[in-house]
Amino acid sequence: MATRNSLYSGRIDKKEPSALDIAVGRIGFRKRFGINEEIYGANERADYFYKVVSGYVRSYTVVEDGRRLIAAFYLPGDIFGLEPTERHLFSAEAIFDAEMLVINRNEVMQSAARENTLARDLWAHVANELHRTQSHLLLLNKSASERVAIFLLEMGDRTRHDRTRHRDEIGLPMSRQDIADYLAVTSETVSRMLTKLENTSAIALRTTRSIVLRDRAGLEQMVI
Amino acid sequence: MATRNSLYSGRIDKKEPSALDIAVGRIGFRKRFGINEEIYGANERADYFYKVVSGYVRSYTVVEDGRRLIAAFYLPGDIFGLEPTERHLFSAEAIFDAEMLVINRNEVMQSAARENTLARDLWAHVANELHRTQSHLLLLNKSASERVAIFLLEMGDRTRHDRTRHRDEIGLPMSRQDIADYLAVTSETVSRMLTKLENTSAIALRTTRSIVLRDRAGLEQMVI
DNA sequence: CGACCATTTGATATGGATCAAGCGATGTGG
DNA sequence: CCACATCGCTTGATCCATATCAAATGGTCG
Repeated sequence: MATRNSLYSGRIDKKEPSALDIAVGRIGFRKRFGINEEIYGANERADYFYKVVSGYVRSYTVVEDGRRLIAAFYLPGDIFGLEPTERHLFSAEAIFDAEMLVINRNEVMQSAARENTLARDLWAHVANELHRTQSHLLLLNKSASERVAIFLLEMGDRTRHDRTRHRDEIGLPMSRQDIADYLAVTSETVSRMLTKLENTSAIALRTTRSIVLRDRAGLEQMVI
Repeated sequence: MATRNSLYSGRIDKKEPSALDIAVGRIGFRKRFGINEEIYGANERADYFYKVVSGYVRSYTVVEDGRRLIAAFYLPGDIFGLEPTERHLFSAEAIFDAEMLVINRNEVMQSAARENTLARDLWAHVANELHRTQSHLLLLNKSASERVAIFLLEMGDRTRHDRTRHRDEIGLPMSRQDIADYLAVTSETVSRMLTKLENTSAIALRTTRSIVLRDRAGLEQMVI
């Protein structure tokens, strides 16, 4: 009953490289993608999956009426596109110039048949994706200001490790429109909610792409 | 690019029982649940999972502000609660008196370590849950009337096999409020959209719990 | 039959979308 | 190095879909 699944941090504390990380490092080869370049398209065969070396990725689908829904952002270190289905459900693009490790799925699956820890890691990865998607579902049940607050906290958590100095300053690699399509609101609404949060001193907008969480507790309060 | 993931049928055509079905039949024991009885709660250890023998199940979470989000309905034959995570994320209740097969997860996992087809089935099951959840995400990006239409088509598909006579008459086991919490709208809105669909002759409301899809093509049109 | 709860229908309120204009940052060519 | 064009972001005004509040109707079970 005491539901505790409101926020998705997206980062499982990893002390040491997992069997999946090792397999990916062994099997994968590097490939660069330019800004807005497609990594794979929806409905393509999911023969390969990816690990972000540098840059950022958005996974999305364009609905029939033209609207776009971003299902996830992937940050350096994240693995994505590892679908248990035959084909990719979503498309993926580089948000900026980015570098990926490209991994052949079958190779990994064959290794997993022999290596139990790897099989367990694959299972855990899908579990994680499922968890992420379920959190996204909960997000879409909230008001616009809550969605923005949740998004900021999520990004803060996921980028915490590469911030040594100011732990509450987060760099947003994506545009307002990207954020809007992730939160299923308009970019105008994202803007308004950000200024509203700034007016209540919950955050500070250093530049458009750099935001300081001034009152993390207050933000967490509003998403409960 | 040609995104084809708008609708989720929830039913993989199964010619013969899968390895998972067989394992479940071997390991599981039967248990009855009364109306609205909790099968498991969010945050409980996910040591067991379930297969619906008869009756219907809702999987849901209650958000902090009291609203409820139903993540899925499970029908006879469906397996649910097989989380790759340590603990259940959602709660599950019987919608009516229902009978379940209760399966010990570890037992199945151990079998899967020896039996490749079973391991593949487990993987496929999680894939299916992920797919279902992603479809639900897309659903929440639509207008209220589209959501209702999608829901009706989905229920029509999922119950097709146990309708011999009128293939377009569907029995809804759940209340309007349940439907509303699944579609993330109010029950009033569900009512209104149903009467709207009836007025346009897309459906007929035989009774509140029995709906006839009179113009399936028209419904599919409006959800594209 | 009567009580109770679910459902439908109606009236009003409101959060966010839409339409539109201003502003700011970034880059380009003179 | 500056004028200017461009694109993304913010702010403002209005509109609309759905929520909310409220009442009427219907269905179910004692």
